[in-house]
Amino acid sequence: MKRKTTRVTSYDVAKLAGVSQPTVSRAFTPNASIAKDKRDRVLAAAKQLHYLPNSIAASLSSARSNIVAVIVGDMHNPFYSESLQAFINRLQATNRQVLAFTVEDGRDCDAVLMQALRYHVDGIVVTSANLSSDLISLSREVGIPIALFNRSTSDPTLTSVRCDSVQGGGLLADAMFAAGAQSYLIVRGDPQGSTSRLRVKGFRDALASLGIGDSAITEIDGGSSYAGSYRAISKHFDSPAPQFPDAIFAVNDIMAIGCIDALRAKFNIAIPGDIMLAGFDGIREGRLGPYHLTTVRQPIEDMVTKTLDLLGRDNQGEKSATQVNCVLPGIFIPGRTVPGLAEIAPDKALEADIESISGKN
Amino acid sequence: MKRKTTRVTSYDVAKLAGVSQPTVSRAFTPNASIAKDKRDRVLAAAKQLHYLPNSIAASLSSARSNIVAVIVGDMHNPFYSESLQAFINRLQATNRQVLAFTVEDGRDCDAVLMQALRYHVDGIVVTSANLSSDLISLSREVGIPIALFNRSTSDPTLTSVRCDSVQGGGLLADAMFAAGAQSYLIVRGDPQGSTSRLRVKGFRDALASLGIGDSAITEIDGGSSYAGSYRAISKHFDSPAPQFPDAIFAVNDIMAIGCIDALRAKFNIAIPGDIMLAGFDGIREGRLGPYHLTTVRQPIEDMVTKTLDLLGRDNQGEKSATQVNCVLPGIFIPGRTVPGLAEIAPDKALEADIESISGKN
DNA sequence: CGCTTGTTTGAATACGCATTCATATAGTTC
DNA sequence: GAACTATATGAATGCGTATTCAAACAAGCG
Repeated sequence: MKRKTTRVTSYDVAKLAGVSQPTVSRAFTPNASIAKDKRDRVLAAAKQLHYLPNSIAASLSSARSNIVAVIVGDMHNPFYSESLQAFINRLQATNRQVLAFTVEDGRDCDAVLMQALRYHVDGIVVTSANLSSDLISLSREVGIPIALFNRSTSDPTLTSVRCDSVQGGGLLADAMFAAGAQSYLIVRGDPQGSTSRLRVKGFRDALASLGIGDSAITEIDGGSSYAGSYRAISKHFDSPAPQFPDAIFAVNDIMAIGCIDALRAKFNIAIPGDIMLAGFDGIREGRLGPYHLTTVRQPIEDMVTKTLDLLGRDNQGEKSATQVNCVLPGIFIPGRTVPGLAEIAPDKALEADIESISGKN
Repeated sequence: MKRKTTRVTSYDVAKLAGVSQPTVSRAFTPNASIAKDKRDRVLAAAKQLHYLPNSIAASLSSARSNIVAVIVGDMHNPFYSESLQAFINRLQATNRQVLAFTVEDGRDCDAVLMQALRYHVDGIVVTSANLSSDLISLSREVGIPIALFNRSTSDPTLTSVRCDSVQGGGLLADAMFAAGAQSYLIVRGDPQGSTSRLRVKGFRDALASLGIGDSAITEIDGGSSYAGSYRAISKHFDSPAPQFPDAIFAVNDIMAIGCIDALRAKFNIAIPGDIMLAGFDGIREGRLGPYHLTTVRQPIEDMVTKTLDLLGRDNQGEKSATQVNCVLPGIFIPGRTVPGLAEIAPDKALEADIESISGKN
């Protein structure tokens, strides 16, 4: 006696309900051709036997798993855990499951991607990770669509969805210029990634068209993390004759927070009194009282919707050449790190901030 | 011609390698009985054909899916996204996958649990969610083990792993008493949950044995969220003659952060100058410069290890009555929200904090 | 009433691998 | 060299469902 728990199968239900196995299958399939009374009879029998359709078997048989793989890179950045959460919520609502993977920074995600392919998932979402062209062609070969999330792609045939970094960077440059900034310090992120590069480009382009010359702009490397930008800021202001800018642009919020903590703790610099500052992403942490960042929010919900849309479309068998590079505009979020932006109805704004940090009551 | 991508199966590989299909299967199974030269031949053929073993089929055939379902409740609390990340990392390292689910606060997770059962996952981890006894017995019936993470259980036959809330609460009471606090305000969490209740109990018990009477302790309801505790603090100090405590204990870090933001923004109260404060959990956000909470860290890594251990053990067929309620001690983390605790080697401590917030380069 | 159209149903089969089981081969021992 | 034991291999089968396909049946129509 190996296992006392012999699984209840559709055959058992069929026997009890006095129908055939395919009829049981149809009873659980919406829009299937089955008489109402039979369906009721089957469902009753299923309930009586505690029958649970085996999704694994269904996947094998139907070649659709209803599983989407989501590969997340830097889980230390709340932007990615917020994104993962959004994917889970959205897919759950449509009766699909999420197979979640993480990839250590820097390491490419080939091994993990391979795992996903083996499960014959319906699609793969890759956020913040590098994938080799070998894997891309392999995924094409086996017919599993891939979509990049918040990643522009070196391979333009790959479907991708991202926020408009150039436009977003421009919004922040405009805001800080309008607040009177004449000299700028840019804290860059991952030099490999397109995201940081494009945000900086948008920022600088906007400044250029406002008449700010390159000599008024300094760039330092912030490593795209809290710790990296904390150290970068420390090093910059510890140097013998540091450039002392009017404004700092950190290419993402978690870095902006690192900058603020360093400026306050080590140099006693007030934000925005001494230096104004802006981030990018719109993570919840950025709304916390001591920070309250001026930033550009990525429209995560819309990006998730669009991503799943494109993945699904690819599945429909419409020419697999339907790859699309979708770019959504960022949303300017005024905060107290740039003077003059958060003066309107502070109470109202505060309430909204509190709610955005945590919806729970 | 439906799909031009006919899948490559183990039979194709077998034919090319000049062996039988079971031999291909064995070539991909560690410790299988197969000659080295055959295995090499098979692997070569597999590579040539871009063969990917179909994990779905393997699951069906072997009745082991190598998938563990992780159900996460309140993803707004970073503790849970950190936990999810830990589970993903740990399982990935052992070649298992994570099927991730979320459950809206308050709603029970029966529907989601059902989904997991259908996939015949190897086990289910439930963090922060309520499950009905019906589902518990159903899971027993189909032989899929469930483990509760950071949840003590009303049903003592359920496997559970959690941090010692009573001990942890006691540590914090000791620390604040030692720092001179004579009157206390406790900001409670979810009244349904055992976690909040036990932390408060540990805190109060310790105070009692230190000679602090009930009259020196006030409790208010913080709703277990940032917004909830922000509002609770606001309401408390806005009342006509508020108790003005020496110390505040918020039952988790995200609530402690909410308290701090409210105290500073609305009442201009300094931490720890006017009031000292402590949280619980040890989330990364709590280490940020403006907060730097004194707290008790839950040993997430150890808890994850233990949880998976128990899930696996249950799988081994050892008496299914092997349920265990594992309680691990919390780790006291001194921070600047209690006076006198963070004075030693501030630079060293700061560096450690920075790294703990983000491990990236 | 004979015919067509449309809806239900069940028998048979495919999905792709892991696992038994029996057989064949190599390796040991006396 | 006979009698074993250990290891390798392939034929056959099972996992539990979805999906053909053809048969049965009801309904609509001239």
